[in-house]
Amino acid sequence: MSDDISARLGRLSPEIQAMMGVYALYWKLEESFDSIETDLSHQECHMLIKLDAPKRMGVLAADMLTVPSTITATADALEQTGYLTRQRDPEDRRAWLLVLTEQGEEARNMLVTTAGELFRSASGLNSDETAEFARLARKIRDNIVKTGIPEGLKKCDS
Amino acid sequence: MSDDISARLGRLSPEIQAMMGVYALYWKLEESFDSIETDLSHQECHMLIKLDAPKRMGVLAADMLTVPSTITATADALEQTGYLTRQRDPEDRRAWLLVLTEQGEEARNMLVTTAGELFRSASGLNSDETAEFARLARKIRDNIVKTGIPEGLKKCDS
DNA sequence: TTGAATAGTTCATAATCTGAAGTATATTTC
DNA sequence: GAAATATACTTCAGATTATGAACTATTCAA
Repeated sequence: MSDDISARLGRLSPEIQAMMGVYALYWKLEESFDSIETDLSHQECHMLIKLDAPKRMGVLAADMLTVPSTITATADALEQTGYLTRQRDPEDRRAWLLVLTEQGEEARNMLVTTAGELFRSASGLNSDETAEFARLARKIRDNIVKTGIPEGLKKCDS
Repeated sequence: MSDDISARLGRLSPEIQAMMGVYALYWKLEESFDSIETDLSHQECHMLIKLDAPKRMGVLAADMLTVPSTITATADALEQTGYLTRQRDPEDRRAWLLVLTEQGEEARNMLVTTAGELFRSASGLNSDETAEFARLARKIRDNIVKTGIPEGLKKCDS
């Protein structure tokens, strides 16, 4: 079937092969997201998944590699539909902590579960391969977040 | 520094860890692309990289997991700026083959090289890890393309 | 206390993506 | 072999999304 594709990819550098895999997976996952959640945008899903604990908006911006105004818009949407609330950070009253409501927690659990299934079916990896891929992915993410987050934001992530 | 993040990620399922790594890498790479190529959009870069050989537009659409109209727009832009030409596929005169010009080949080589460097610096992986990550990424991509491309399109990929 | 830095918001703009309807060619059916 | 159907790509108008510059509120430093 796709032997031609595979054969030609074999000639490319590992980095490009890795990138093409990452792009294909990203695109496929984004496409799949459409089919499960009608009332949440992609960005809203991403934010929900990131909110495993209350976080400051600036931290989320760094974490999601986007700008504050995008976080504001997404948080507005999630707040209006009852998935989260804004609470002033007691340690710095300029900052907001985004805190999931019960409804938000439920939605997040569903999303995390569904996303896991999507990954499994999109990737086609067995559990050993998934574990190995996850290990490397975690390492990559650590490297990116480490080099991407401005110093001042890191302290408030927990 | 980001120990909190790492620690909490450790509690998530491998699938979610993998996804978060993939998303972080995708976002970071997209961000990095901005800094290297001023006269090409991201979609145009992606298409150039995919065009290691002449391909039909429908094949590209399937390959890039997008719709034909997007491919048309991107191909228009690349054709106008002299990076590729459209040639009728002799096997099916409804279809166009997108063929890189010399200028297109040069741009593609530059992109592939630069993208490799971007991956290396974004991921922070050593060459063994990169090879292993690439192996799994290739496997994932094969799975996605295999399940995502409509039967009728596959034949013309080579 | 004042000035500078930081956290988040607003809003207008721009870039992007899409899907439905259209054109041209190929294939199937009777 | 003519008509009907399917396929490959295009057009285009509208929807969605992302962004950055200017703004408010709070904190920090001198």
